[in-house]
Amino acid sequence: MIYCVEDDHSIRELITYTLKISGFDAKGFENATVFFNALEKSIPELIILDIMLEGKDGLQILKELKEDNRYKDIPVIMATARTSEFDKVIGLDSGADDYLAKPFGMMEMVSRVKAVLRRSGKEPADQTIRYSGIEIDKSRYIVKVENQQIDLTPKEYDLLLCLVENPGIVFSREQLLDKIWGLDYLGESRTIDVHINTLRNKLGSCGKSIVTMHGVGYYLKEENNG
Amino acid sequence: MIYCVEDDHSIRELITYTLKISGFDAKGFENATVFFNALEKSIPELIILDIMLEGKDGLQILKELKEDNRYKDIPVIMATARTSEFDKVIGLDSGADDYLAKPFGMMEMVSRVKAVLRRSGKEPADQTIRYSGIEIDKSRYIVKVENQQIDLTPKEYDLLLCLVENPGIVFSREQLLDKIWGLDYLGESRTIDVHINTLRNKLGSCGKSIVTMHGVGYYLKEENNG
DNA sequence: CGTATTTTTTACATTTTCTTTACAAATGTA
DNA sequence: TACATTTGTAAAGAAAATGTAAAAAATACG
Repeated sequence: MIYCVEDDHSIRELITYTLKISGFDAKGFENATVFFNALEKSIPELIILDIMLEGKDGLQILKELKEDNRYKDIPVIMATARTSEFDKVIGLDSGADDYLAKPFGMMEMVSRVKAVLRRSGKEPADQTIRYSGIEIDKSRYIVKVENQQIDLTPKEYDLLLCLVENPGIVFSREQLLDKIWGLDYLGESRTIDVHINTLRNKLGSCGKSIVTMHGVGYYLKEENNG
Repeated sequence: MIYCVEDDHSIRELITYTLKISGFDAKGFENATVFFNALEKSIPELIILDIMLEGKDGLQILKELKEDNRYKDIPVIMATARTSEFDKVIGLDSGADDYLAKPFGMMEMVSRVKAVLRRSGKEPADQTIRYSGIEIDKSRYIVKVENQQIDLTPKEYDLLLCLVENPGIVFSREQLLDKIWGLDYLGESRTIDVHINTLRNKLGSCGKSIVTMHGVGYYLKEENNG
């Protein structure tokens, strides 16, 4: 979803229409108030901000976005007329990810949107999950236990990831088979036990974080302070 | 789990006690050092930070939290006396999610906590059933009696769940066998009595909520205030 | 194609849970 | 009260679930 803040009705419609044509979800907002209301409810992937707005202007909105932890990571493209104002805006690094100088063509806009999304998607916020001594870097498939890297086989990795991503939640053997082996798998559920066993061994001191719920399945202990 | 950093012992106890009563897990910390140690081990869902602390103060802690990728997404509620300091803190957007002005009521605190959790989308789909002192978290298979966790075996768990999900409804031994053991089970119905007995013992003070209807079966007493 | 690695199965030891049993205690009834 | 019936309870044996090592099968890789 892309949000577009632009007070001119026809430009706003043109932008959202073009974005939708290009395969994006898009929503337009006339002013800062309705925009922030929408933001409360749902976070977009990108924001296109006109600088000249009645009431709160685009730069002010940008500032507030960057000061809010919930919003500061949303990419923003600023749009304004190609005037001295535009040069000034580009000069001060306001935290926007790209700029569009009016009048801009729709093709240019779409390619800038794609570029920004590509860029911001390429360097994703740390894909690392940590849980009581266990650390999983999802983008590198690296698992560390108390800062010591350990080698896991794919199945072991998937199993551990499932448990670490849902600490405290108990998974039955059938659930784990469905989730990791796939719904069509027809093997013994005792396979899980074997993998759990090797995982516990490889996790060393954190091995006891994987807890058996007798008669039900396995889960990751919520805390292991003693 | 909610962490609370507050150097005043009685306030800390009051806050954690109230949170526990309200169905949250809570832990209190006297100072930044012990707090950060705990944080290393396990990430809470929310942090309540007093601003005035001996040693490292709350604002400093908040700053460090927001600078650390592991912690920056944990919602924080700041608490302090309603003084000029408080106004100043609110004035500068320090990245906290909400504020509590001392002296604050416990009801206000709980509702702010709930609001922040709701906003940050961290409120878990609650699979928890509560009934007069008994609390069953179905996704975690955790049973608590007056906020104290107890260990149940699968049959005991199933039995208790059946009673708690249908308070006041009387189940005959045959009904319970059919429901929990399965229609094909051919054992003695006295088995039920034995499990009911161990359940009553494990439930402690709530044990008497399981009532025998002589000649019929068992049921869970509708609200036992007293 | 052969080798190394991973996954699955198997078998047995161990642990935990469940059921039965026997007797004590409580309840209902005439 | 006396009697029959039902329920409470502890303990022992039976059954089921899990832990674990090792062999067999499947898969990946050069």
